[in-house]
Amino acid sequence: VSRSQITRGARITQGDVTSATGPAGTGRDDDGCPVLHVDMDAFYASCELRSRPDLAGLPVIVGGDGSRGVVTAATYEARKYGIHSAMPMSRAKRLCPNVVILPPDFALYSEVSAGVMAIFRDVTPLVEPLSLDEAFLDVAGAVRRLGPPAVIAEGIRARVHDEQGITCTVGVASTKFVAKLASTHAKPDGLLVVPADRVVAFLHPLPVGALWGVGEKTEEVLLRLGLRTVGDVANTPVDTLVRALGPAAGQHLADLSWGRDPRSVEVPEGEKSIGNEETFPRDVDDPEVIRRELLRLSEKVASRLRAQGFAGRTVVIKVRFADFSTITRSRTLRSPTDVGRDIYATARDLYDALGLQRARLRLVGVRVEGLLDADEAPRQMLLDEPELGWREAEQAVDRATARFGRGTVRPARLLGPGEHDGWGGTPVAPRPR
DNA sequence: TCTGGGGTCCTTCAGCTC
DNA sequence: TCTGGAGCTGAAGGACCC
Repeated sequence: VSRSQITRGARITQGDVTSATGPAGTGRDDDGCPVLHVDMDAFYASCELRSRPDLAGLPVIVGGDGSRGVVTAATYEARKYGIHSAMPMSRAKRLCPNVVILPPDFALYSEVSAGVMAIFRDVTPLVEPLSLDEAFLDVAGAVRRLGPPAVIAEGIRARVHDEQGITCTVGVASTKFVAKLASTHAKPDGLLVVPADRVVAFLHPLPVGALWGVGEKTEEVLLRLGLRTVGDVANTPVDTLVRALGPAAGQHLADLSWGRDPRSVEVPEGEKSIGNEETFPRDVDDPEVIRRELLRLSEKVASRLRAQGFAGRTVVIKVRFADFSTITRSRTLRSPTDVGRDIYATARDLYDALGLQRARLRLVGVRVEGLLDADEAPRQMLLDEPELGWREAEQAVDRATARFGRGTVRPARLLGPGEHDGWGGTPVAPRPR
């Protein structure tokens, strides 16, 4: 038993519901609780603090420091000032003028995440990642080998701490939904077991916003119906919920409010869409600038598709106006593509069809949906198509990028003012054959 | 106060075919 | 031949999550 297990084992009984009985796991209140929800504490900030121990104990936030940045992660010291994720950076700085701001380093977070997920997969193959910093685990098959779920959970917490240098919180329950609530309840650096026979007692006093799928809008609807707690929702006829929220959400909330969650932990099959979007530093009304941004995003999306071996059939553009209203437009292609030039042609057509004249935009995005394996994707062959086309040209760009870095080869339209080929010539776009 | 970026899922509606 | 309904698909938008 490592030191971290002993120190954190003391926290195992925190909360008024948990009954797991300590690091030795002698109690069996975790019977019938095979689902673990593991959530890293202030993940991005914790990753940064590994290499900046001098910042420990200080209010630290991670996020873009541009004029329109928002907080991506905040340490618990920063949260004491009222700072939370998704808050505009300007407001965070007003709340805590001394806050330390660090730019995000997603490569680092991905690396730490991979290490953490590897620990999970050591325990069970049934790991369902929700994001870089959290996952569900079904440990039913590991109990014989590793002990009861609460002991497994404590072991995971110890390993994450010892091997990755960050802390995490684990919720243990009979269903995914309750396990997730349990981890939220026990944060930070905690462990909470909600025994199967205490689920309703645990759930019903919580506010409706605790239910999965209840955000700002749904909460408003429920409050208008006079429903403030999960117990209120549970004691409302399903028909009423369905009328107010639609059949799927109404039934879903009714089930969750009684702790019914039939979803099992599932290893994800793969992504369903890949996209990129970008907020301009200042609103833009020049169609040429917007088309250039669509080109840049299309190239980026295509490069990601190829890197992951996907092609997609539906191209979606997203346009956000200066007043923050947002529209999307999409088109389904005859055959899937992973070629930036094709994605851009569709994105540009969709944008041009909007006929926006000089409307001020704050964001544009490009997304490709309907993904399938690029090798299995049917390709539309044209009679006059050359043997080697844009796909091969872009694959060559991928190879150059891998060797010399991002942006080494890119469409001439994306070159900045004053950039040229270094020999005094004009920029040259890839021109296969 | 002034709102990022990457996603998923659900609902509604229109158009098409049978 | 016309009409209405069912079922499917694509498009668009909204809500939600981290």
